[in-house]
Amino acid sequence: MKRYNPKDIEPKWQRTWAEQNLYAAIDFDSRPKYVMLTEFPYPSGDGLHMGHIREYTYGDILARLKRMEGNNVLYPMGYDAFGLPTENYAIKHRISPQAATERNINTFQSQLESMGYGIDWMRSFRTTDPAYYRWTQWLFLQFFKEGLAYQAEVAINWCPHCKTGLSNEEVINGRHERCDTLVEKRLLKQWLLKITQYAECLLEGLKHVDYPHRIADQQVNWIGRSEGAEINFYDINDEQKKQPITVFTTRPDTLFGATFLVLAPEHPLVSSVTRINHKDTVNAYIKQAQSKTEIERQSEERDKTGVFTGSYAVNPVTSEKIPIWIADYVLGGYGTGAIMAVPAHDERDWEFANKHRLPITRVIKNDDPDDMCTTKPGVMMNSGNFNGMKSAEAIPAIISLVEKEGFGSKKVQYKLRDWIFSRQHYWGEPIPIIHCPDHGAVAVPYNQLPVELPEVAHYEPTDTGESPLSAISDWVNTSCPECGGPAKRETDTMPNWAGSSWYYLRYYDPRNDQEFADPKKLEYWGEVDLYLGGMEHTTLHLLYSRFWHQFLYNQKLVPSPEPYAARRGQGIILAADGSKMSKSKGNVVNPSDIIDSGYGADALRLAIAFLAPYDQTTPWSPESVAGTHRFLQRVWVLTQESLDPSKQGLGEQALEDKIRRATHRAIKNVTEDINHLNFNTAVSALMEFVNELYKLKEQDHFANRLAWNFAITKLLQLIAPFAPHIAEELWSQSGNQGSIHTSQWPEYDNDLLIEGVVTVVVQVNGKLRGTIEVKRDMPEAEVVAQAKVQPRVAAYLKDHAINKAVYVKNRLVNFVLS
RNA sequence: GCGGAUGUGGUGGAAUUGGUAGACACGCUAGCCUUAGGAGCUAGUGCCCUCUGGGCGUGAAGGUUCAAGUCCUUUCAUCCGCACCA
Repeated sequence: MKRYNPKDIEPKWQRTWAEQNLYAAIDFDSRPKYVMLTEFPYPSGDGLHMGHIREYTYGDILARLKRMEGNNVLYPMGYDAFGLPTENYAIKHRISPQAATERNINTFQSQLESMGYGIDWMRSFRTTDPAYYRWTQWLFLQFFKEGLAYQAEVAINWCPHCKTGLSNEEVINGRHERCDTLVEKRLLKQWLLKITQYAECLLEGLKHVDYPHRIADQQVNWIGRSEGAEINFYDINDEQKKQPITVFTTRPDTLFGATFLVLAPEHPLVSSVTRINHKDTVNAYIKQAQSKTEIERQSEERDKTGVFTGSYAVNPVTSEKIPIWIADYVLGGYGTGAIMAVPAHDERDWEFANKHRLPITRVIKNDDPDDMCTTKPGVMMNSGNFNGMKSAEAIPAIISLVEKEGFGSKKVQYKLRDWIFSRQHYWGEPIPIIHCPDHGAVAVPYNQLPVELPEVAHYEPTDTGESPLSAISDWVNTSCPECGGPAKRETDTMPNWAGSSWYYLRYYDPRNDQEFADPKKLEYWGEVDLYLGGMEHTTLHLLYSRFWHQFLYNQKLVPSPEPYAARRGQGIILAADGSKMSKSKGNVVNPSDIIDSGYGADALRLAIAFLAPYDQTTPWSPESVAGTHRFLQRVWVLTQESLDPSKQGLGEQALEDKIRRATHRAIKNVTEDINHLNFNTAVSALMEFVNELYKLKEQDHFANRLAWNFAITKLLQLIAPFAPHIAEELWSQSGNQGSIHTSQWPEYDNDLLIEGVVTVVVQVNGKLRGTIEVKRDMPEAEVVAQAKVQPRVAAYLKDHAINKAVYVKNRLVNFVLS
């Protein structure tokens, strides 16, 4: 009998599966399709980490189950290879980003293969391949054609370390999420995608997909929809009402309490509103505000600084003269960059008014004391005709007044900003635009796509905010597609979120050089059935790709409005001590080391599955692989013993029933658990099954041949999604034809699960005093009678009358004593 | 501040959804066995006690119930996301 040694079997089966192309997804196959998508990796220089392994192992388990259940499964993999980390890696190692990418992908590929994932490698691609980014560029031009890609001079988040602009989503606490450098503001001409136009769509779409609350709520939060009104105020000297100062408010009901206006320092009207004798203080304030980084603004504990402009506006409903102030607690980028301040009903305005001794008018009466700021609803006061009205009713009432009088309108406002789509870097998709002095920004004609990234000697980013591409004059200088005159190429590249915004669609038709994908194939594969990924991409990749997809749907380029029917996010694996794994701490666990150490990929896969609920952040325990390896050995030994030809014959019927029942129970538990993504309890169900089989073996010695064949066959099939190599090996050793992974998933018979005898718990006053074994469905009176004579129970009943006996069928008797 | 979670043995985690708390593992203890290994097997392992029995026990405090890890109220702690968003 051969010993279980993963090194003998894992590489062998990996080769065999590849030769057979076992995991190929077949276009237009008549079986039901199932698209199991996991986020494709960014091929960094460090190789796969445990987070990847967790994600892809879960994906593989599900894909294998769905395949065995008779689906045409697409479980694909690619590489998201453009972006800063590779560029930085290349600079550090003095190689080209192309070479760095090649090197890193090779590492990733061999690591993924060593895990035995059932991936359709024929469909793999990388985003940096011109044959792929040709279509990323083509899709960008669709946005451009529709006016959803535009250029604007914007104050952007600039990372001085990476020397590039960043999107809002990439800035975390004022720092670049990748390198942790403090982000500065810079004014640069940038490409933007008008994601704000899809704010409502993106919210609406969430109602029709199966996302965890946590993720959906986060997106809703990020989009930040609020309803209110825009109201125009006018400078007291602007009698012609030429120059409105528009504010946004969610509380039109407090309009009568607006006692001053505040403009953000960036507000375009600041200089025109500021009086001569206030210019110096205002300018000084603005300068100071501009020099602050986000972090500094936050670290000042929200101290409400501000300066008076010397001007006054008129409150349109009270006709009162109210001062106009400038303060950085008003954000330039949200709403109109100006607010009406209602200190009695907004805590920030309250704080500001108190600090700068500005008037406060209470307009809503409620439980809160009159001399305090209150944001709660109540009854209107100091509000003219609206007095006595409920504040909730006053909101629409005042909006209609404002609309009637023509100084404002109802308005829905979003926190979401347009997506800054330019990066001043080499290693990205060139933006396929040509700038002509006469025709402005012109799309590169489709037949000239892809605009290939030229090979260059220097790809280090520049300090000027210009892409390194701008130095390559024979690439930059070209002719205008409109007029043929001299023109220049756009030198900014796309962010690394570009290629990942549509990659799943390319798996449906990866080699197409006529279209980004054949519409018939898009129709066949449809929505991704399940998308597994990290929680950290909720407001980046996940939101961006939904935006792209919704746009493509509106362009009739894809058949469904949402890309992913269901989304789940796996938890993070921490180091054994509960801290985050990081290179600097030196506590990173390398999955390849675990495989190479002799435990093998199967044990590692099982350990990952067994670790914790899939969505839970949890520490890695190195010993767990030893445990799952031990389990696989037990499976190996049990199967080998059962194959021994000397063991044959017929055994006791009672034992045969037990073997069969245990098998059906295992099938039920494992099937249900995987379908609910309860991988950890699925593994424990497998372990219980094996433990049970070992006990039965002691009694039966494989005498019930048919039952044992049945049990072992099903056991191997149930293990197959988790530990595909050992399952395939033992399947083959058992004389089965074909791969276990294309065999039909076992089914269970519910009737066979039911045992004739049940254990009934007996309680006295709610406390457990004993158990009795009774026939299933025995009449209540008989069970209670039997429970009363249970020796320990009887002792309690002796001196007391029974008030009540609670009976739960086949489960429990509780005697309540007086 | 807003939004989302999570608190169960020494550890990772189970618990049929209100019905035997701690499944399954890791670790540990004792014993057995062996071509001494990263083995294997058997037994034990929530805490406490006057130990063939009994008491206590799911972050804390109340409550509902014959019965609560599970439901309700209050509270504490930790983690994640957003954050002067008018």
